[in-house]
Amino acid sequence: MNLQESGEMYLETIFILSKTNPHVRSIDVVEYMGFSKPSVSRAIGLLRSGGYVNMDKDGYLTLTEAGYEVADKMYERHRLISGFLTALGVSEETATADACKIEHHISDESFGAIKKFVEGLKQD
Amino acid sequence: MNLQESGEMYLETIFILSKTNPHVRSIDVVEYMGFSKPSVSRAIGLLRSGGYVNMDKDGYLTLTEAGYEVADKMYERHRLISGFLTALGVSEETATADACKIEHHISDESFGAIKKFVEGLKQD
DNA sequence: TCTGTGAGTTAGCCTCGGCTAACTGCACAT
DNA sequence: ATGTGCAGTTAGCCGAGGCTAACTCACAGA
Repeated sequence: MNLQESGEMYLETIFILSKTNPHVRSIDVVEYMGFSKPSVSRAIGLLRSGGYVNMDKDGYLTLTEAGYEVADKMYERHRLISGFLTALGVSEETATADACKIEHHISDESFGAIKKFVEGLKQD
Repeated sequence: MNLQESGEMYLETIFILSKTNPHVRSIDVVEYMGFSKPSVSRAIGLLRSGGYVNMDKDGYLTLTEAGYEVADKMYERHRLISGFLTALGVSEETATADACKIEHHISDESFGAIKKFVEGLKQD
């Protein structure tokens, strides 16, 4: 299974919801992402068969190691990019929306460079 | 017609090719973008009916005012973003590839902020 | 016990944007 | 006049990822 942008978004969403919810179900993903139940059901199904997500008999979702790795990476990118943009004066809302898109399209190399740069800024 | 990411790429390509070629034809776009002739033909057809591109009887493509506006905007974003990334130490190749993606996903607000920032750097 | 609600799935539709195969139409050379 | 090649188009396929309608199934309350 080749993970696309949408797959990454679903994993990141489960990751984010796990931070506040004791359990994450598909319906929580539906509410968070604003997609229909069938869309989420299919996406989760693909992620399950790809080995990124597990679902227990109660419908509770957990990330596998592979899923966690992707989600964590996306989340780190998200925070850093949106932080970078807000540091430049971009509004919180726009920064978040843009980070959401950019995080899936930027290479490791560029992300690393931005990260280094932001961390450099912090030290001043 | 609602311009998607792919439409923006086609317009930008015509724009870039116009800089060096006396005339731009669909076949030039095919070679530059690496897509098949029918894919380009259809995309150009959509851009024509959307009022972004004109094609004369010889198959020569020109951007309309609306098309030029989009292409110019994308190209400016492309140069600035790739310039920003290379300034941070990213390789030319990666910076170009990433800018190609990011230019379609970033908001005017964020782009403006990065532009301001880069122009500030230049003055030092 | 029966009924309503909530969660998940199945079936099937749509758009976008790639693709190949095959056709058209012109221009130039033999 | 005829053949060759190039540019563009038409027809139709495919995967990704949205959607609605309608089903299943479990559980809680009347």
